[in-house]
Amino acid sequence: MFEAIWRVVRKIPKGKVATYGGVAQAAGFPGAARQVVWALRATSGLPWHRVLGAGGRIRLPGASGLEQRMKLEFEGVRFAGARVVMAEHEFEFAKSKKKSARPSAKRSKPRRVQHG
DNA sequence: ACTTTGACTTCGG
DNA sequence: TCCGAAGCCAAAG
Repeated sequence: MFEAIWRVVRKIPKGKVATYGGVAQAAGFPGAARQVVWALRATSGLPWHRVLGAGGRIRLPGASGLEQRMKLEFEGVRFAGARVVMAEHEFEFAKSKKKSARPSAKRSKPRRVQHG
């Protein structure tokens, strides 16, 4: 799985960003955004700063978050308030013909059971 | 097999 | 924007 994550994260060009969920999907693990985190934490040498949360929000706490933002701004990424301008910087992963790491059709289950 | 760990995601309020 | 709750996944112990 690491390998898939590296491959995906490493191909994010400078000045572009992606979401955890996006990386997960591009890596072949749709819905496994958390595993992207787990992978990023466990690895080094990746452009981790180009990975954001949904809506272009920085989910890193503390100094790491500030560092991430600085790096992105340094690369030319613009921010709208506390979020990245996804409309301009959201990186679209190329469609790969490689086999998925997991069997699909597992995402059709009904979810979102609201508590309200 | 089970529990814990996570920088997630999405909804309503 | 912030919060709580539930859902989701995969690895490590």
